[in-house]
Amino acid sequence: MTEMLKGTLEGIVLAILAERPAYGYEITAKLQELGFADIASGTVYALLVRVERRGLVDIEKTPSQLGPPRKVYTLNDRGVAQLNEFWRTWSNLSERIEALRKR
Amino acid sequence: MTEMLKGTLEGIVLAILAERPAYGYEITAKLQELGFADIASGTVYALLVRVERRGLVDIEKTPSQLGPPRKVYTLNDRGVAQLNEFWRTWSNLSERIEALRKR
DNA sequence: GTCACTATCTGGTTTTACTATATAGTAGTA
DNA sequence: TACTACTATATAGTAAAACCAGATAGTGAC
Repeated sequence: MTEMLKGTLEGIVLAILAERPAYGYEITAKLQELGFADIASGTVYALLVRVERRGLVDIEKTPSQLGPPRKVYTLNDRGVAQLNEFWRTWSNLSERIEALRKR
Repeated sequence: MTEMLKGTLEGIVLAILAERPAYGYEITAKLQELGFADIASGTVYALLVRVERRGLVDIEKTPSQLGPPRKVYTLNDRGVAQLNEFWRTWSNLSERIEALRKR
């Protein structure tokens, strides 16, 4: 599945953040729980740096009782717009592939 | 959509070949017709080289009345197996993403 | 003191799509 | 003849995004 995630993983993470703010380690665990194979934590952190640079999320650093401080990511307006765009693109691709399967 | 195709374009092309043998130029036109955005012909030829190297297709060179000879690709047994594997992976990913959308 | 769990980050690699361009055959047309 | 357009394949170099492996660090249990 891993190669197929390219281009969709970002949308998946944004969708997770749309439910509630979260930090990297938490998102990695969530992806696992949702069944998205074994996504390397390094991949998630790199992705978060990218979406931050593009201004799709706001960040707040909060202390943790269990380890180093967490960087909590919150989806902002631009992030919501990007997520909507993702769903449009996904629907489009998904429909065309399903159409192909049914031939 | 283009970034999202990574990892799926190969499966899409294999699915097209499963209907009937085809050559590169034809496949590029077919993708366009099926609505898969503007996929550069160079991308298709590179992909065909890859699937050929992996032994998923058989090749026959046939003359054309309209230009240079065509390289007609036919899906073989290994290609069919790979296509089935693609559909399994796609269904899995697709279902998980739809589940995420419905939350 | 070591191990396990929590937590983030970085460097180098691989895969795959993109752009741009080269090469060539056929046919119409100025 | 030269040009344009369509058919047809191929390749070199670039970019994006996921991978692996490991560094760094804090907390708590044994």
